[in-house]
Amino acid sequence: MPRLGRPRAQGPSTSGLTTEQDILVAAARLFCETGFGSTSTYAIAQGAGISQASMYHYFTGKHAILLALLRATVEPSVEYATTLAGRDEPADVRLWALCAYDVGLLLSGEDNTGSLYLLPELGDDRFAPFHADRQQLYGVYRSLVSDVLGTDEDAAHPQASLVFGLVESVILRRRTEPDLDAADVAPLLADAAQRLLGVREARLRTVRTQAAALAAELAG
Amino acid sequence: MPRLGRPRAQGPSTSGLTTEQDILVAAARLFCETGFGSTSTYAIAQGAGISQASMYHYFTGKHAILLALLRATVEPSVEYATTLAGRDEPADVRLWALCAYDVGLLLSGEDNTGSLYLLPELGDDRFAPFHADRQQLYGVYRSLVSDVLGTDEDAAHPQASLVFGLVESVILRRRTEPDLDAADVAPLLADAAQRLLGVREARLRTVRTQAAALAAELAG
DNA sequence: ATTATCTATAGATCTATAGATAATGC
DNA sequence: ATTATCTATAGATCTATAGATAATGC
Repeated sequence: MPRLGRPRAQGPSTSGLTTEQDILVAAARLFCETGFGSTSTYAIAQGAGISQASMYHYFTGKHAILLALLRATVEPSVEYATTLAGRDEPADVRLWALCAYDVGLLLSGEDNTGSLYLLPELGDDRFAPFHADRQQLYGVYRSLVSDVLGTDEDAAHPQASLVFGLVESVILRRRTEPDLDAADVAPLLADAAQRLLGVREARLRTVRTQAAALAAELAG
Repeated sequence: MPRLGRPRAQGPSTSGLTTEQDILVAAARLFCETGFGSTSTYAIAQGAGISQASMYHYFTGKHAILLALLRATVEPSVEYATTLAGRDEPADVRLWALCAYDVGLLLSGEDNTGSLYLLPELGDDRFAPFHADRQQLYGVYRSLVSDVLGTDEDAAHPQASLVFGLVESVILRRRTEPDLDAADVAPLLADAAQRLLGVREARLRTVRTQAAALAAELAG
């Protein structure tokens, strides 16, 4: 909350956030609910409590905002996945933890920010850095799945894609069920991913317990 | 191909389609690749080979086009699902066939028309008829899943959502892998859906064979 | 006469820039 | 002096309508 500069015409921010954050928050909501092309810079500025022109003090345009949002959304997942990739728990346990963590993230927050991944405008080259981040995340999924299946990474791709897709399917589901509880859905989905890969019920019980312990350790 | 009316300035349609279809085809491509809000009526008309104003002879605006596309995309699924709902093969067999059919549809056609489901603009009330169609399709999934699990329909919802989401996850996957082969992916995904629900490998082998026969009967 | 198209355009946005202004900091 | 904001606006674009036109049909 900088005290410098001309005060806002609408009165000061009530959010306690910086102006840059106000812009990101407003844009996230609008991009998720209305779409990228259907959201004007004017609407974003209004949501942030500033004039349309003031937005350009912080961002060069709408893409710059969306790119920042995308990277911020995927970054915690990549970080968590990278940590898991370096652990020595069994692969099924780590995969369970990763699925549950990602579902938790996708179901957290006021807005369904994961739905930014679904925007068709992401085909634009300017979003390449985000796709690289997401590809890195997928790489960890594939690596864990290949360990679970006992195949090499290339052979694991078809199943790994299914698991990755299953996790991300909560984005679309959240649109029709806005009040989904991550605490319910995350373990159910992580279980489903294991079953999909052929993990047996007896083993799954162990995986679940160990994964919970692992998650607690990484969170604490 | 009506012969009436003033000829097109750009020369006659080379597609062999009606003008209404030319518009739908052009719009489908643009909405999928560029987004709804990011696509102008001018761009659609240009893609269809007519002037911007001529579009209004067929549609009242962009939403009318999108709504038509959405309903046309979901309609074959609803029809197939409704047929399956009335058959007396075992539920797991019918579910396998439905999953494989829907994956096949989602991976068919020049454009990834399933990705129209992902547009944030679909929150607009004007698309309610599409959501009703899609809800009907989901109802069949849930009914089949509840039969497979031996639970009532409400209790089946969490797992049914996972299966439905798994099927639709091919939409997003197709964005990064444009050349996915439905003949490969559909059976793999239908298998995965069964495993996810706890169907055993021995049973799955039977299901797969019977579902293939059922699909052949419905196609022929 | 009917139809499908066209050209032209009014009015509504929307983006991005220029330049002014109202604070604090030194 | 520096900074964050503002107001104003040029120019681009976009939507939707009005009215003309070039075919066929009767």
